[in-house]
Amino acid sequence: MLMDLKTLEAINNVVSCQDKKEETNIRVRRGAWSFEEDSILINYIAIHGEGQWSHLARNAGLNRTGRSCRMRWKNYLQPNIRRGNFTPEEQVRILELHCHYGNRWSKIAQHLPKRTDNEIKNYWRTRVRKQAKLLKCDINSFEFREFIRTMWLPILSEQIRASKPHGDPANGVDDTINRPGPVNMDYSAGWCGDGLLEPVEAHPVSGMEELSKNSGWLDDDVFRVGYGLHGFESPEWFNYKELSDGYFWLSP
DNA sequence: AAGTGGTTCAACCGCCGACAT
DNA sequence: GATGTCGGCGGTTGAACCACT
Repeated sequence: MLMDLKTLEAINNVVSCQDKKEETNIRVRRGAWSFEEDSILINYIAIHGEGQWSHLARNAGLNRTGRSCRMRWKNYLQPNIRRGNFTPEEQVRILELHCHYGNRWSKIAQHLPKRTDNEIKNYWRTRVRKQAKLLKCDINSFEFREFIRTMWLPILSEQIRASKPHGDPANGVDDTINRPGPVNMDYSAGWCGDGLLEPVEAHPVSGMEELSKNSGWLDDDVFRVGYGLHGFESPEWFNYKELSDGYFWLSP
């Protein structure tokens, strides 16, 4: 009974401004797609190809807006879509590309074959934001960007390296991120929407590599990371504790 | 077992630019 | 040039799921 009411509500729901234009005399269905609808869409595109979404929606007999059809196909039904957790390689790529492109998810998705912009956006807004929240800093803050550069990327790079045979030239990862230690990243393309960060060149603090070597990064589950930035007089120090789920927590 | 709060992610929405008329 | 239509983009929502109490 509850299901019936929900379905009815979905079907009768008011559609958005643009979708209203698409709506002729029929009521447009919204909400989760059914197996039957998916089948209709897949079969139609297999025969006629994609595009012309409004016509597609009408001609295929789907009580959906063209936009809804397009979204369903692009984000879910397309055969070459890869689903599931992001690999460390993909996470590195996302972090790097977000540094370069900011929230331009479609641009980032272009560099990650088989991943949709929606998936990448969700990854960023859930996982990355969660990490920022754990560290009690803003996701766009200077501190968090430095955390990514000096902590997260090196750890992910290590995971990648550990998962590949030594000397495997096919790992496809840029050498600048395929080693432990602070990573050089180009902020100049404007990660920050706040305009606080000027283009800078990152340099490891002297003695930092020695510290990393001696500590082996992990010291009783606590990282000590130092970094220096060109133009800054003194390095800042942070204590991070790695949590079992792979996130980091800023120690008091 | 039930309630509650947090997380995830598919889907929706508003806006904008490109293009056609 | 003005207007209408469509597709794409990024932000947001909400249902389902999960963990914890």
